Amino acid sequence: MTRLKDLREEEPKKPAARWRRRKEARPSEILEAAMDVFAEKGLTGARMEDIAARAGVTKGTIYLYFANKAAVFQALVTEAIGERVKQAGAMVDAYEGPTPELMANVLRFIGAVLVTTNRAALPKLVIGEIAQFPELQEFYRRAVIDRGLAVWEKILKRGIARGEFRPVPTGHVARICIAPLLVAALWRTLFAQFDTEPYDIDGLIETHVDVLLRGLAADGASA
Amino acid sequence: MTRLKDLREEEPKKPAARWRRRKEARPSEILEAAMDVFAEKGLTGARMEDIAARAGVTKGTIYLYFANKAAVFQALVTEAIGERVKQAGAMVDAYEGPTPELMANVLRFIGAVLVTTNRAALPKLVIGEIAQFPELQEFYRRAVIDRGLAVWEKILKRGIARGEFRPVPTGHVARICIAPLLVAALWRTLFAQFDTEPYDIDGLIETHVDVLLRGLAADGASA
Amino acid sequence: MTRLKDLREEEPKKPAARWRRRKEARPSEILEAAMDVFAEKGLTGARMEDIAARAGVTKGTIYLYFANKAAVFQALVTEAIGERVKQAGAMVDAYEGPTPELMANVLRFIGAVLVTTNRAALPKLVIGEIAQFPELQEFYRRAVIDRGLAVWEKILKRGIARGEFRPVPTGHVARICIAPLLVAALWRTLFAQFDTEPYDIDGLIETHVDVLLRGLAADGASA
Amino acid sequence: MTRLKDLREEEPKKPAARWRRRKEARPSEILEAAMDVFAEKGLTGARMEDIAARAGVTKGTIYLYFANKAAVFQALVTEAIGERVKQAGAMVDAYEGPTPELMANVLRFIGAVLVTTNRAALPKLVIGEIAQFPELQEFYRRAVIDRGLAVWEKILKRGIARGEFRPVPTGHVARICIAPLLVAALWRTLFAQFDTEPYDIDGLIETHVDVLLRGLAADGASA
DNA sequence: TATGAATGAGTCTTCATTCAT
DNA sequence: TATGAATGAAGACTCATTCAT
Repeated sequence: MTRLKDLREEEPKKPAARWRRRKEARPSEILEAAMDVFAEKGLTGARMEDIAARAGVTKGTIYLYFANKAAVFQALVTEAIGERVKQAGAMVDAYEGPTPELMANVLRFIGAVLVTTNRAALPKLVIGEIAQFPELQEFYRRAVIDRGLAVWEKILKRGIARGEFRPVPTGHVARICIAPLLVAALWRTLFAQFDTEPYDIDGLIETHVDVLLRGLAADGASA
Repeated sequence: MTRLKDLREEEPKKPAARWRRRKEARPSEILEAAMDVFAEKGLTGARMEDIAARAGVTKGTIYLYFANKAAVFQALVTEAIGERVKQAGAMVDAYEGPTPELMANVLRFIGAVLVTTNRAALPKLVIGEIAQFPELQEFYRRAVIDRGLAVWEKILKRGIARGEFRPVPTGHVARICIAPLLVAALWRTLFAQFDTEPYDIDGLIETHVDVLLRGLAADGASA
Repeated sequence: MTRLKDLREEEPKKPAARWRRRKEARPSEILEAAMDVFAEKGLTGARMEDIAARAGVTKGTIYLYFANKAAVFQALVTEAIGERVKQAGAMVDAYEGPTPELMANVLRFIGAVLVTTNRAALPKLVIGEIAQFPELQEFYRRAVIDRGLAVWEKILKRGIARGEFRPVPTGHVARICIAPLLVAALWRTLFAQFDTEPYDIDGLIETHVDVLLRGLAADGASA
Repeated sequence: MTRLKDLREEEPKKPAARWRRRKEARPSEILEAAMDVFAEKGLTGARMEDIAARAGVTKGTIYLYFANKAAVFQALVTEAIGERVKQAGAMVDAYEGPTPELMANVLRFIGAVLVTTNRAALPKLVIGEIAQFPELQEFYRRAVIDRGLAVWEKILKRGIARGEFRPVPTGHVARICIAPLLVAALWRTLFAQFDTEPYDIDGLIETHVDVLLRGLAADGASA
């Protein structure tokens, strides 16, 4: 509580009343800012004040919308990934062409996201600091990892069923499909700054598509 | 700003007297303890006191051997990985059999390390927190990543030169070779606790060997 | 430093219009709510938002009627006690029966207030937190304590003058008269929750009346 | 963790190495300081930094000995009161003279403590802020209040048994015995500053002894 | 009048690092 | 060499108060 003696101190501040009512927009503005700051500094390294400043508000405002830093992170992950994975599953169900083509398309799409958006930083964040947030850890495992792998298994089983792929353990191969994407995301996040010319992520994806499809191809099939 | 060369400046000057075994052993005891604690709590989450306690010494003692927490981490990485990569390069040079076999052996060896040692936690550590230590970041890039990739490229070029592999962009493929190993390490570190039965890393490696070698095989070669 | 006279400067100027009942009622509604919340959480622990919520308004509204939290507290004390003490003095002046009876009646009346109203929490509040509000502290001393003691001294002097009480130092005895009431109020506020059956405050009062009147009785008088 | 960039900042501070090893003495030094600061500002108003400064250490040091502010308070109360009450009980058991004399002695002894030590501030502290520390509340009720009342009841029953006091409800009278002492402590803590000449606590005690013993005296007994 | 989004000063608490012993 | 008491900078979070609407 303000001590009485302070009541008259009325400093001559009030520089500019840049005061806005933004109840609707605030949460996503904050999450956007948080994504940037987390990407730069990591979960622990990011100060709430940094996030607030980047969002154009002050510390206290964040607490109007999120209970604490972990809650900001969880909302971020939920919004940024959980939703996408669900969509991806639907897309695969709707696809009608040959499976190798489908697989190549999905890989190229994810590759493009990694190259062009700041979402590429999420793997680093999740890998690095999720262990400190047990609830988030389980949530992430279920909502993102398991569901994402399920989509890949679905693709693989489709290819095997249609005689395009030889029989393989789909659980393992699903991870092998994703692995180079993870490497690409981490590369961009952690080591790209030391490359004189930017690492060619598209080239990595294309090579992955090439080697993987040839590795999976059924004997009679043409990669 | 502290340069890397300063980080271990306090390293024991190895005073002639060897009659006390502990002095010699201290640094690696501390690193061993640090590996455990870092694996559990992450770089930021690990308290110097935790490391000291696990090593059976007190906080102050660590500072006799390492300038600060970052120096402990750097020494750990240097010892745990840097050295291995150098050895691996030499092993590849000395190998005389067919390249697919060499590649399978290397993958299986790394896989075994991931399954059996606490070194599996290092990728998580490095990925999560290296960004906060710029010097360490560059060191790691040069000493571990670049050198590790070089070894893989050497293997790939050997296979191409011997007609066992078709021509592929070795830089990209090197990353593809490693990627599933990274996934395995992260899985064990981050998500294994939610599996009712442990994830079959050996199976992943074997599948990777199978798909990769078939994907790389020269047209006339047998995978 | 804010003077006391400023504390309610924002008090509604009672604009002629009376067609809106709420405006008139607001301040006392807020004080009623504040009494409850203060009783539960103490001055510092009570959040303006809690008070507002209990009063069915929002934070900002409170500041229309009271300059700050201290002003709310002061208004509360003024209304809840100051006024009563004045009335009590008048009652004593008007009384015509024997003094022991008067004294017993007053003690029983205060006892009943302590048992039945939430005013019993005021001593705890005042004792615990008044020190942080120097102006309030002096106000309370003058308006409540001194005037309350004066009433008791008046009673005692009346009894001595009428030969009902033996001569005693009335200043000290006035405090002795009140003391068990204070104990009762504090008991109910702080420790009652640990009693399996509620503490018998009426019994305390009756015992106090008994012991006190016998202790004060003039030699020839009948207690 | 200190960022690497900070490592060389080595400001030219280090004004004076007034560094002492005081493991033994620290806790009681801190409690002594805490008593003073709590007495002045209350539990909530007291900043850990204030306490540390008064004890001649820094904030962090307090946390070497106490888990948090509540723990400091609890230790203070335990040490300051709990122990005394136990001793008082033993003293009463050992007493052999007439009960009125015993009672007068105990009242005078407590009165002297209230007049001469800063322990007089404890009632204010406990009353004001104990409600925020439920564990402490129950502890205090059991260890101080109940045990203290038990001592007084023991005295009263002794007097009744010996025919010195008339039969009275000892539970109520025990509270009546203590009540003026509480008033004295609170007076000294809260309102004494407004008296031009200090309130005569000894006079209050003597008057209390006089009125109380006369009020309790058995018919044939001489007060 | 009333609202409630926004502010930001204030405080507890943690922990890497220092240094007298 | 080793200890561990002490330091103090740093950051999460709270909440009284303000003020555009």
